[in-house]
Amino acid sequence: MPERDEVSWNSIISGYVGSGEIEKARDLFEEMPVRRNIVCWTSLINGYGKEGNLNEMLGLFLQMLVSVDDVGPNSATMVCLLSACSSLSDFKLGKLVSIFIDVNEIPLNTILSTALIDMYLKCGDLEKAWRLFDGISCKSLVSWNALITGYVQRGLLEEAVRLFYLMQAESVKPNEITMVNVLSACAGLGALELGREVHIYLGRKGLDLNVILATALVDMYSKCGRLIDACLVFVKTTNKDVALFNTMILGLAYHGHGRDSLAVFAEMEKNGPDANDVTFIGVLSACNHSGLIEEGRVQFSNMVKKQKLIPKVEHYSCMVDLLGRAGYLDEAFEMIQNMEVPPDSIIWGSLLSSCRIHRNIELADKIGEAILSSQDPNLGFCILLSNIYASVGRWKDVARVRRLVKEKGIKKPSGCSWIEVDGVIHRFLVEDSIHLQSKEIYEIHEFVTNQLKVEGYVPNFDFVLKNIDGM
DNA sequence: GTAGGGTTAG
Repeated sequence: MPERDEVSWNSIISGYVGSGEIEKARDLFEEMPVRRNIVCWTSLINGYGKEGNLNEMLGLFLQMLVSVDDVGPNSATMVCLLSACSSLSDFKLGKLVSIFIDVNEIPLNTILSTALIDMYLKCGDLEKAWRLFDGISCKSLVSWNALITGYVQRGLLEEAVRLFYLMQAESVKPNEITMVNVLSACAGLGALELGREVHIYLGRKGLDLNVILATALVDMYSKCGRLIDACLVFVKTTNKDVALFNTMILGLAYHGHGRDSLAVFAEMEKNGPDANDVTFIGVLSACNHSGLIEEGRVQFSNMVKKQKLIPKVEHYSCMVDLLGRAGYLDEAFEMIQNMEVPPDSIIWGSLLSSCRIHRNIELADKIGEAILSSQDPNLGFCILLSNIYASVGRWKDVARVRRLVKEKGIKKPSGCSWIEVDGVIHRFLVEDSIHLQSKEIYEIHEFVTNQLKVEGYVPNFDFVLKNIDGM
């Protein structure tokens, strides 16, 4: 074997790590005739981290600390550890790594700070993340992206959009990853105008419209009610993967285009990628939203028997809702009882609302018990139950539900809706008067309501939930 | 040797 220096050993080891041949890399690493430097150690540590083997990764790191090679971990080593903790959501270990960095005064460069920001955002410690971000003297695009991504993933969508503007004000140019996150925020906010601007920007910059960006666009357009634009992006995208198909199937399903949604699914079964469990959430919702009962039954059995997918509570939830609405209450009830997963209050609530529609008090009684004794009773369902009792004059039961709600301290955050007009997001709460044009808005609302009456609309007060004191 | 991305019921 020809003599090799440290540097060429490093590149051989990292080559094997890069191509996923971690065992080969490890064997060579053990037999190396020259001193193993920090690059070599870090390379192998990273290899274990990337394949999700935290135990081996940590073992190797500890081995390094006591090895005769006498190397100390540097910033890159810590980035590898943090990156593994973050992708495997092991935040306990991540915090330990962070403490190690502090104690050993490992220098914080931009990359290490960014890795720490990512970790702290995922744990929900926004303050620490911000302190780190402020401390970066040379904020990179990736640092901004980590911050924006973290905000989007925590559901802080308006703030994420604000960060996006702030980033541009600092003359940092966004890339695909920034745009995916901004589009995701737009989808959640219903911010069609900003979403469109992003789409136009992508076209103008000639940025590669990869399948991830396409998915984010399709999702944004569907959730903002622009199904035609969603379809256009979907059709134009080559190399469609399962997530893109799922997004399109769900988008069509939401908007009541059950048949079209199923057609996309059929196309996927024929020429596309394999379906997964998310696909069937879309397929079953398509059947549900379009009242395709028989099709729903067929697809559910297709999922279990042909595709060998194990149904989750979400799939059962779709089926229970589908069957319940159509009046097959006993079948829906039986399905909940025979599931191999524990029912949550949501699935019970769905069946309960079907009981109300079909006025099945006996079943509502049974479900009521299940909801009230469950871990997470939902206030909405308690009110629903109480209204069902009220509708048949069972006032004692109404009082019992009300007492339980008080005792358990069940609360519900107030509902909120918002709309974006000319890039400004307007937010509304029930019966609020916060908006500056509140007076005009209520006037128009009254006008529309009157117009509906003129056109012959008669509201069905039967289904309006009664507000009960203390609930 | 090193940081960041899309789809999930009611």
